[in-house]
Amino acid sequence: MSVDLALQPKTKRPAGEPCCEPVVYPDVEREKAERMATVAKALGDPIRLQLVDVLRKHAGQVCVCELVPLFDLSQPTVSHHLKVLREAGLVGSERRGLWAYYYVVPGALAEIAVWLG
Amino acid sequence: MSVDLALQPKTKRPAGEPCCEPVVYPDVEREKAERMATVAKALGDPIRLQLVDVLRKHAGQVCVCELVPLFDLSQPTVSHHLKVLREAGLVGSERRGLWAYYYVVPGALAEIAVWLG
DNA sequence: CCTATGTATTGACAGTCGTGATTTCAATAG
DNA sequence: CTATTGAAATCACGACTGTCAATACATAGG
Repeated sequence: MSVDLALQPKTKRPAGEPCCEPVVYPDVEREKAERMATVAKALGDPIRLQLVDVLRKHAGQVCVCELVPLFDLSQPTVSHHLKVLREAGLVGSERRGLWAYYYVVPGALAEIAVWLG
Repeated sequence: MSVDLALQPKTKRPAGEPCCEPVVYPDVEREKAERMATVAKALGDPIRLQLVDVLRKHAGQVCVCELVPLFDLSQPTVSHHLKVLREAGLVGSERRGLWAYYYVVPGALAEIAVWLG
């Protein structure tokens, strides 16, 4: 796995001088990076990623009691993962009687999807 | 923030019976979910996400000594983040003399990008 | 009211993560 | 060779994560 490198030949620096010219770095990226990292972090668990996958395919149609048996995890653990997704802004929930229905927040994945693509 | 829900009316289950019909779940998703979660997890830190961003824009052109001053972090910490990215398969490195040049592995982001998009 | 059911929260625990100080390795210049 | 520089590894430590058991909360039925 090789990539074409356009390498400037470099020599040992003369002791005391900075190693290299600092790459210009747009500070405006920071907030965006933090937002996207929050989303990525929430997706950084296979369970949560599968939860999002299921919710995207069955938005508002599956209650938590249907999600639990999919993962061989306890109900509190699934509830915890849903909470993590909710706090990251990826999902929302509606309650209908005893049951809670989750859905992926529209557009929540858009920014990072664009950046990745 | 509301989503159109197609809810089947549900009634309290008759005690002893399973809550709901289990949603069919393709087991083939599991490995894919784990691969994508690994990538997402590696991107789940603002520093690493920005590292990837810089490397995508300057592949093979920036040495580690140029990356360090961008983040107000110690050199070992930046090196650590690069190692995390390397172990997740997101980046590779080439060494030219004293300097190490990193690049984003082509295609490493493709799978999750497609899934997100 | 009381009871049962679905969901959320709390407490506890082992494991992992992000960071820096220090050390070690690698490679160049003299 | 020695000295110096860039990069990686090691060690340590506080903070956070994923999990479950137990508990609490919310709602519906009787």
